[in-house]
Amino acid sequence: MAGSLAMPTTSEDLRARGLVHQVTDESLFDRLDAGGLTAYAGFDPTADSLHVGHLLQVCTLRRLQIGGHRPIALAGGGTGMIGDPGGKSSERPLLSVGEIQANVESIRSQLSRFLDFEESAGSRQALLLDNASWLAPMPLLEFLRDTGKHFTVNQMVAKESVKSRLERPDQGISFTEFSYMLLQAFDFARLNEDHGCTLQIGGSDQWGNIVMGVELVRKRSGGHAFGLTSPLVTKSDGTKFGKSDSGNERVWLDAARTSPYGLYQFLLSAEDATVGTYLRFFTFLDIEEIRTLDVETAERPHLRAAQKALAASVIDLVHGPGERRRAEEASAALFGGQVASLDEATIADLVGEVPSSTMSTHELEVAPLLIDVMTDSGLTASKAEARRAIEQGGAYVNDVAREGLEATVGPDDLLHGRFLVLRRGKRSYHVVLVS
RNA sequence: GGAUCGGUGCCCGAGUGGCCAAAGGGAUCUGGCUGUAAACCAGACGGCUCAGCCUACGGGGGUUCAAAUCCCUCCCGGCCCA
Repeated sequence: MAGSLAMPTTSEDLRARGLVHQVTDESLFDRLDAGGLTAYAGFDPTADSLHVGHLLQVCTLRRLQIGGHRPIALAGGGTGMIGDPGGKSSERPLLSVGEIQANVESIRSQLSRFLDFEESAGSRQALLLDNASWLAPMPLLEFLRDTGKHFTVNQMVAKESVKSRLERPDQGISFTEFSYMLLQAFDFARLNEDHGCTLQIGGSDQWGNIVMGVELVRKRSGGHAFGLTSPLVTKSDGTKFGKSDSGNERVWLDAARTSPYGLYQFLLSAEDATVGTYLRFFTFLDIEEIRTLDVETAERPHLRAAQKALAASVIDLVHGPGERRRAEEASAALFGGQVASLDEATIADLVGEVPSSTMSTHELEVAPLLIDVMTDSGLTASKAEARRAIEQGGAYVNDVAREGLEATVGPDDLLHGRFLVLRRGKRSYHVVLVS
C-alpha cells in the first residue's frame, strides 16, 4: 500500500474510524504504527458463509494487513463445537465435525476477497487456521494442567457472558459452554507460541475472553500480548446490525444466500443516523471522503449519497465491481419509478438479479388469482399473507396497486409479452418470467 | 436418586376446564408521512377449499359433552437435598 503523504497511520486510522472500543494496553498503538505484528480474530464456523455481522472484524483484519501486519483468521472448528455462551439465551446446538469442516472450507474462499493469502505478501501474508487442529487432539488432562490451572472459577463466573446466563432463573449453562473462554484463551496462547501472534481483536462482547487470552500468554510464557475490541455495530434503536429489514433474515456474504442485489438493498436502506458509522467500519474510503458524505447526508439526505457509497464499496469488495454494477442497475430500474416503461433488455437483466420465478403462458391464460401468483412465486409465504397484502393496499402488478381479493393477472399484464413485475409493499420486488 | 418449580405462538410473557387461534409487550408486515431513512400515527399479524374447517399451548396416552387448563407417563430445563 503505497501511501499518499496524508495517509494516516494504522492507529490513527482505527481511532478516526471509531473502531477502538477498548485496548488492554495503550502501548499497542505504537506497535500498530510500527508494523510487523501478527493479529488474529476468530470466526465461529456455524454456517457455510460469513454474514454481515462478521464484516467488521474481517475489515479490521484487512486494515491491519494494509498497515503492515500479518492477519490470522481463526476458524473456530474446535470451539465451534462448543458454542460461546455470550449473548445466547440458551445452549446452542452442537454441529457435527463434518459440517464444521465443510463450513471452514467455504469461509476460506470468502475471506480471500478481503485478505491477501498469497506468499507474495511476505511477512504480511494472511493465514487461515482452524483451532480444531490443536484443540481436537489435545488430551484433557494436559489442558486442565496447563491451561485450567491458570484461572479460577471465581473470575470465570464473574465474566459478563457467564453472569447473564447464571442470572436467568430458568436457564443454566453447561460446563461445556462454560469452558469456552478457556479454549479461546488457549487459542491465543497457542497462536502466540506458534506464530508470534500478539494481538487479538474482536467485538466488545469478546473483551472478557480476549483478556483471559492475554493473561494466559503472560502466565505461560511471560510474553506481552494485546487485546483490542471494537464497538458493537447497532442500529439507532439499539438492535443488532445484520438482519435484513424485510424478513428478519440474516444478510449473508454468499451470493447464493443473499444476492448482490439483496445486499445492495440492505445497505442502501441504512439509516441516516448510522450510515456514517457503517462507512467508517465497512469501507476503505478515506476519512476525508467519508466526512464529505456525512455532510451530504446532513444537507441532502434524500439523495442517499452515503448509503449508495456504502453499498457500492461493500459489494465491490464482497462480490466485485461487476456484480456491484448489476445490483446498482437493477435497483435503479426498479426504483426509478417507471417500471412499466422499462425496455425489454433491462427487465431481462433483472431476472436472476432480483428475486424471480417462472410461469408458463398456459398458467397465465386462465387468469390466475393474484393471491396465488404472489404465493407461488414466493413473494408471500402464504395465501393469507397475500390476501392481507392486497387488503391493505400493498400488492402491486407492474407498480400499480391491485385491489380486491378476487383480483387476477392475465396476458394483458405482461410487459414485453413475457414479464410480470410484482411488488409487495414499498420495496419487495419479484419478477415473473412467463414462457 | 429424592424433593420442588417450570416447558405457551418468531421472542418475552399472561392464561390454569367452555366466552382460547390463546391477554399484553417486542419483533415482523401493510398503509400514512417522507427520501426505497429514522421517529411517529393507523391497521394487520397460524393455515386453508374461509360465516366453516384444520393445526397449535414439550411428546404420548387418558378423563370429560368440552382440556393450554384435570389425571398418567415420558422427555427437557431451573433450584434444593443426597
